[in-house]
Amino acid sequence: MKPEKHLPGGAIPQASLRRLPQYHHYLVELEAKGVSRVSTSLIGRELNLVPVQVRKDLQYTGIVGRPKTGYEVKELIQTIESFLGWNNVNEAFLVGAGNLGTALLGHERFSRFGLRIVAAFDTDAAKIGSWIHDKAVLPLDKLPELAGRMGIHLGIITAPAEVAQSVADRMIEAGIQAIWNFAPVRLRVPERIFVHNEDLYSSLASLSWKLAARFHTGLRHESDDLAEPEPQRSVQE
Amino acid sequence: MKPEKHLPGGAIPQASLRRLPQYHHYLVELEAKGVSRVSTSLIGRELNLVPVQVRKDLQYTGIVGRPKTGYEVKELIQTIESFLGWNNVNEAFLVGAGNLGTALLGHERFSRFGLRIVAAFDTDAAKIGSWIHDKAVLPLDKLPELAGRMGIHLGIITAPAEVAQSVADRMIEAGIQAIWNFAPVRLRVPERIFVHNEDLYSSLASLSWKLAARFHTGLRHESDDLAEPEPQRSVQE
DNA sequence: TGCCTTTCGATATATCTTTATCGGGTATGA
DNA sequence: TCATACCCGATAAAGATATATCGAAAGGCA
Repeated sequence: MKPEKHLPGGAIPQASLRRLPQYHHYLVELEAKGVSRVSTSLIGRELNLVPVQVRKDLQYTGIVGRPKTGYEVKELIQTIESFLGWNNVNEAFLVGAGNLGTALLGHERFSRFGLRIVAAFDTDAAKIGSWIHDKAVLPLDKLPELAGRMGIHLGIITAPAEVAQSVADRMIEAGIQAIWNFAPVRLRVPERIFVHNEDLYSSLASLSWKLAARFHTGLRHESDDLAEPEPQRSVQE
Repeated sequence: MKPEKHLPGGAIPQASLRRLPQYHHYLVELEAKGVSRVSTSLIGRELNLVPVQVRKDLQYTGIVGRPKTGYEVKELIQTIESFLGWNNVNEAFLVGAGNLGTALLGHERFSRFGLRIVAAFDTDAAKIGSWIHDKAVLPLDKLPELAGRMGIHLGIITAPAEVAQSVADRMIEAGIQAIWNFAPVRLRVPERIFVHNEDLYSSLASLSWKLAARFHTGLRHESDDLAEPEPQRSVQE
């Protein structure tokens, strides 16, 4: 309970947190194939990561492996799921029933990872009252009352950038504790609120910068003209 | 392989690259308000970052500011845009005309950031031949030929995880150099191909882990019971 | 059984990213 | 004109993350 250097129960680099679902995905594939044990070298080969890093990430979940054999696939899947909280359902409200909002509302597979979008909200009278993928589109004004009554603690913002902040404010008033923000704005929220930004423009920046750099430098690359020492390791993030 | 300390022409931390669009967004707002100069302290206050960091990020673009006044807003916007390659258009093919694909096809604002999705591809006969947001949905088999002829070098994958790898393979055969991957799979591609993964499940992991941790520890937080020394700085990434 | 190889776990090192500090320039206002 | 506060740029320190190394344990095989 006292925050040590490495929090016993609860500190993990963001980067590791991002990789865990990738391990999970691969492990589920393995399980489907009937594989019962897996080593970090195998996972690493599949995901283009060095075994040490995989091992380190897995250690954060608290699982222990055995020399020579590695980890039990089933147990590892379970451990990751419970570590990520995918066992308990998080109910969420989504605000902004545009294109992106509609896509998320229709994403069935979220339910397998503990996320259930309960309803959508919008201010567009044309949308209010309609149903999108079996979820009702309600007037935004109703959000505070409903969130309180239903005990919703997760909000998803797919509204335009201009209104994202005000949407967030309302969510927080309504008692929402975490926000998944798809609007290209850095929300200003109190300390206790957790915000995860899904900024597509940031991603776009990586891509276009890379493409631009490629052309400017005439396809030049640090390692292009060297005999590559490591195997096939592609640039990803 | 002796990369210099700071790569002369073209190295920038991913994190900085992610922040640049956020600066850009804020700067455009400022310009609209008629503000002509801006300091890193101002930007930092707005985006919850320390001025030093903003300054460092901006330095990667090569812009120079002036003491006391800061930077010219117009010039800074221009510099960021050109640094990110948002001045030249990148034409892209999108594969997977599902919910998410549809959303991206309808995202008009991409064009303001140098991205133009030219056409969509799918294998679903019901979708082929239709038009989504004024973009034709074509059979996937046509992709290689068209990509070559039109000189497309960017591919967007919004197809299901199961087929993502094979889609990527086809794209690469077709001469595509960069891939924006929305499927929850780590693609295996040759070294020269740049892949940017937009893994929603990874984001979900951050969120659900955070929510789960919050409940497990009884809402406890490092700084909840301390007088906060710094202003309002929320947990974001 | 005994040797060899694989793999984990822990520790140490290297690299990358963020934050702090300092010096100097420049607008502002007396 | 001069003092002052502000802000940039550069360098240094701190912090976080990724990689390398080593010993020990466990299965495979002669």
